[in-house]
This record gives sequence, C-alpha cells and structure tokens, in this order.
Amino acid sequence: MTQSDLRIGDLARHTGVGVATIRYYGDVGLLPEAGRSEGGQRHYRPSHVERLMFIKHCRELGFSQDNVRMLLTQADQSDASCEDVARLAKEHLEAVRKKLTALQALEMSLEDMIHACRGGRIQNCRIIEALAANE
Amino acid sequence: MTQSDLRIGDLARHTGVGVATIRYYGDVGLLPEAGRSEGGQRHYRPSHVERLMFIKHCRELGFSQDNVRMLLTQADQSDASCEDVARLAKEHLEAVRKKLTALQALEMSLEDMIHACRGGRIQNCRIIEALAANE
DNA sequence: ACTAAGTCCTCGAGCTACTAGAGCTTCAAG
DNA sequence: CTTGAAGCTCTAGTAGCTCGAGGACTTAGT
Repeated sequence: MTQSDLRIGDLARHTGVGVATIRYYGDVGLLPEAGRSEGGQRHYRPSHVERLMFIKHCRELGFSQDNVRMLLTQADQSDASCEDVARLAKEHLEAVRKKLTALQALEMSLEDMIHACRGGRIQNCRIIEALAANE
Repeated sequence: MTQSDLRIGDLARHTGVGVATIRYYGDVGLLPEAGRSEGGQRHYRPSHVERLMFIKHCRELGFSQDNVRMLLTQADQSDASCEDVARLAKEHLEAVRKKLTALQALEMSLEDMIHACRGGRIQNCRIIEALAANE
C-alpha cells in the first residue's frame, strides 16, 4: 500500500482497459493478483501498469489469450532467445493474412451481389437469387 | 413422410451442413421444425433443403444469424420491395470493409515488428519492446 | 460522528454460433 | 432376431469479455 498504488479504477483510466476486464485478467491469470486493502479492495503496483499495457498491445494486435500468456512468460526470461517470440509473431501474421484473403473474397462476392441488384420486387431480386442459388 | 423426405444425415450430406448444426438451426428457429417419424426421428422435405442452402450461403458471406433471419423473412415476401435486402447487404459490406481496413493495419504492425527483430536475447528483442511500449 | 456520493466487491448470467459428448433409442439390412 | 449405423435429448464447453444485482468500502464535507 505505497503511495504509488492504484485502485482498479485508476488503473483502468491509466491504461484504457475496462475495470471488469482488469478483474477478468486477474481471474484468468494474465495479470498477477493485486494486493488488497483491509476492506478487500485491490491495489495495483506500477509493475501492474506495465504488464497490463503489454497485454493490451498484444490484444490489439489480435494475439489470443494463450499467445499473450506465452509472450508474457517469454518477456520475463530476459536472457532466453527471442526465437519463440519471433515464431509466434510470424505464425500470427500468417493467420492474419489468411483472414485477410478470406475477407477480400467475401468483399468481392458481396459487391457482385449488390451490383447485380436493380431494385424492384423480391421475386426478381438478384441478391436473394444469389443467396438461394443451388451452388 | 413422402418418399422424397430426408433424414437428418441425408440433409447434412446434401447440403454440407453438419448434423448438429442442422438441429441447432431448428432450435433457434432458422430452419422450420421438421416432421417426425413415429420413433421421433426428423424427416425433412425438399423445401428444407432449399432453406438450408440459403442459410448456408448467408453464413458463408458472413451475415449474422439475426441478419439471416431478416433475409429469410424478406425472401418469403415475394412482392415486397427488395430495398431492405439491398440495405442489409450494403451495411454488411461496409462492416466487412471496416474489418479489412483494421486487419490490414494489423498486418502492417506485425510486419514492422517482425522485421525489426534481429534474433538474439529477449532483453534486446524488438518485438517484446514494441509490445511493452508505453504508447 | 455522521452522511452521502462514488467506487469497489463477488457471483452469476449472457453474448455468438456452434461443437462435442454421454447415455439411450430407432431403423434397416441380413 | 440381431447388429451396427444413425438418430434422439440434454448438458456443457469454446473466446473474451460485458453487464447486472445486491451489497460493502472509502472519503470528503458537515
């Protein structure tokens, strides 16, 4: 309970991560458990801020919770090789690229469908036709 | 129970939609409930095949269940205007494009990170640094 | 010391769209 | 009549939070 300790709301404001989410990260073990006041309220140390920011960045980049867990473990082993980290990042990039490709195909299909529609009644609607098509 | 009726496994094979998923679509009201044999097994009419294919196409295009529901309702009103359908499709396309943009940004960030990494130890790893950065 | 506002606590449920499994019944072929 | 495939229901699990109920704590002001 030093002066620099933060209550959960303060931590939320400092990091931009929601209060409920912070508690959730504690529950699932991403963020180390905070100390507690006599009344049971959490108080966080500056190290928690760092760690939470790290987690936030990872999530913003789309890493799964499991991957974040691994990245955190790695980050703590300062003289381990960064091989694993690089591999994880590359695998994730690959996954992102796959999603991109899929989404682009999807975009085109939608464009085609919408383009074909000239308005009018459902019975002549090209969009509905396209969706109903047997192939 | 006409001859053309299908059991759930047949329907699954015909449409490429899993058995469990078909039952699920029945439960949530996307697919009308099937008739039952005396023993309680579902038997589907040809109209179910059509409907299920429609649903499948919608899902492949990324429409949410709620949107599929609306599209199905619309598809049944053959002389309604297809305005709503077109609007739904356009909104969905917009959403897809937003996701694409976000994913592309993400792809670039990951590329940058990975590119910056020259191997070595965690304490010098650019990837970890990037993830830990306070901004 | 008392009060009121604001913040925090736990626990449980809900979201999307399925998917998997246990334990049991029905169906169709031989 | 037996056997094996396929069907049935019901429950729970997935990812990653998010929300709400009902209550406890903290702190500033009086």
